[in-house]
Amino acid sequence: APATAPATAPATGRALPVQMADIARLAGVSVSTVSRALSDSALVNAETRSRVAELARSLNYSINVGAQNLRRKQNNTVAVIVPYDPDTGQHLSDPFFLSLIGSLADALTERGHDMLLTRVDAGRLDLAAQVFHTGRAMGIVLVGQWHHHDQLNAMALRGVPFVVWGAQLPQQLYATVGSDNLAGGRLATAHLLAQGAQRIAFIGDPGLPEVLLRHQGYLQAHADAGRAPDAGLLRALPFVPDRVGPEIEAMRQQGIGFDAVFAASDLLAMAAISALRRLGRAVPDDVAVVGYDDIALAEHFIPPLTTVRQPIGEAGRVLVDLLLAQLAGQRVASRQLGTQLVVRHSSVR
Amino acid sequence: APATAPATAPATGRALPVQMADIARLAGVSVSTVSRALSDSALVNAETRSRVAELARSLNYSINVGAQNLRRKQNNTVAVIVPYDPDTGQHLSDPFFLSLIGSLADALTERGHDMLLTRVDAGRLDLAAQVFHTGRAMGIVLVGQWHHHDQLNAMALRGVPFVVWGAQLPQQLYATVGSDNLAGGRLATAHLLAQGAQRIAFIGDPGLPEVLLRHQGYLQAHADAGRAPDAGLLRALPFVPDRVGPEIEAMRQQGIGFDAVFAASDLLAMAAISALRRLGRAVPDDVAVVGYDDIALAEHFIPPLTTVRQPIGEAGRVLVDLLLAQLAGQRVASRQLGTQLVVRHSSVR
DNA sequence: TCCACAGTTGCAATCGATTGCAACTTCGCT
DNA sequence: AGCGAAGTTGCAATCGATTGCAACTGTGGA
Repeated sequence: APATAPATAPATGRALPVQMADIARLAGVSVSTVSRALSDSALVNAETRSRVAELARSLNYSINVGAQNLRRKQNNTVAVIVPYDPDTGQHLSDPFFLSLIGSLADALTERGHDMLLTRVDAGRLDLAAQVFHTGRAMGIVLVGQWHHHDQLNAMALRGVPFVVWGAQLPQQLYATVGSDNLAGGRLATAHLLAQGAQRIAFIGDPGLPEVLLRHQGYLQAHADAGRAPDAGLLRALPFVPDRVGPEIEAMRQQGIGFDAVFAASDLLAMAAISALRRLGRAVPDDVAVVGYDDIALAEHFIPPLTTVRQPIGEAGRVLVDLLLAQLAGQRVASRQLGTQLVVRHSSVR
Repeated sequence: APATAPATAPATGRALPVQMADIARLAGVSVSTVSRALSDSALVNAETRSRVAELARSLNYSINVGAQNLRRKQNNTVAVIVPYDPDTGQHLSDPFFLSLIGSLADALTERGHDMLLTRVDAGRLDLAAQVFHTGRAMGIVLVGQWHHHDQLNAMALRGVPFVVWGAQLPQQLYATVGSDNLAGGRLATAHLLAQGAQRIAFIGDPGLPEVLLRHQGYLQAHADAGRAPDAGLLRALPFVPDRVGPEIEAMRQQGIGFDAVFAASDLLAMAAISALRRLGRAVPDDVAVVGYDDIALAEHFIPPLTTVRQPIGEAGRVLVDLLLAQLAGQRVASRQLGTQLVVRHSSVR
């Protein structure tokens, strides 16, 4: 063999990643030309371009996105961040949020973006910005604002591009997308009152902005009907089902009666129906129940669940569109999605 | 002002990203030293190190992960890929798969990895490898193997590190994690037979390896009891609920009677119960029903659903552990997770 | 006094791409 | 023959980090 080193690397181990330099060597051109050819630049001869393209294909070449991003100072990854409550539900399990993630995955895939799914401690929402500052994502979709309006405002001031699934609040420096929680709460409650309900229990934690608005809707509907609900009917529970049964049991022991339930999520509503059933109370005959979300299972539940629909598919698309618009430099306003009462059987006597 | 240009960049627009060079300038050291200081190298003087660290903190510096990965030829992102069937369910919505994604997100977060969520056409599973070849992920977790055993074997041969949630098949060159589908199908069916069921309908698509095994378990249980089920009781349906109602209707019109149902997923089981209810058949009194998965809602369903539990939380952890072991160079074997029949009310007369 | 050596630090190459600019070829036109 | 313009190509700098190696400082021992 001649003194020159072999041009191809020795077949050491497994698949050695092929890169532009390899193609360049084999095609007898420079790396610059390969780069241009693969990006369809008019600066390279048509014949050269197709030769390089052909070679790249036959070598099964794929570009190194990291290097490309570094040089271009770009990035087409969007981070979807789901806060977790360190106290209660450590795990990601609420069907509504999971569906929303699915919807975001679909919307992002459609637009050709990568989706980075991350979880952060809800008490440190500001940490969410890390994923942006470290350059892993171009922007952030935050699923749930929790109690930390202020931290989000701070992030917005620091120029982090993000949108939030949640409630629209006063003095808000960031864009949110959410259903019209006030209207939703009102619709659901008005419906129950129209069905003749006298005492409607409210299950959900009004410490969360979205739930607070739903509860305000609940109060408004009562006011509209010239009524004022008993304060004992408000049962503050987080979005996890396992405390619903005990809570309903507790109400019985406290002698707090009710003939209807408005739950802040379908999961809570289903847990409530299940608990009521166990206590021998029929739904809807003894207790009418309305949920919130309209998850896929709501219509297959028994009895089929009356609920306030949040348009999950649309939610993902709108969140992504808003984020992209913001990244394109536009000033974007918050959006409230239409809210709709889906009357099924759980509330109709 | 003197002729030297100002050291700090003009405050042009928003947050200009601070990088190592900035810290180096302000600290009066070289970039190398900053890099070493921030990675706690013993090569830098303790005083220098803390000075640099302090400066970095006060400037709110975060390292550029892309550049770091490029230089180190590393990456701590794991891609979770969910195939979609271009024919049926375009969207990501089955509660079991969504829960599995949640479980993976938790397991990966625990171990300090980023999670990239991607969808690919189930007909082109080999495209999943792109995310690896482009350097966006160090390895892949594939959720569902579909019909494409062969494509997966090809990927394994090409050295792509991945693990699959699914069934263990003969001649398999890649590692899978899944529940013991054969045993699960057998358990469920044996339970129904023990309850006195005479004709058990099977709902699910045996074209999918996992479902095929569950159906074989169903056949085995029959054989164990000295029976052979009518072929008309096998109803091949994909994992989407909307065709269940029509199918059950069709069975009635075809005069195919049954007194029990074994569905390949809880979602299908719930849809079946709901449809039966609509046709005036009581569950479990007229028809006993068993599902598969044990999703969170199964116990709150009415009647509470008897089902075969797949340990979702464990699934995420095991998938991640297997992938990491493989990345560490170990040869890893497939794992079957324990499967357990959870008897609730939907199957007990 | 001289030297070996440990402790710090910076220079410069490198990771795998992109891109401004200069250089070269070819061609047409005067 | 000479010149400019158009068409191709490569050189080298660059993105933001890491790291081998050389260089420098101060120390103690011979």
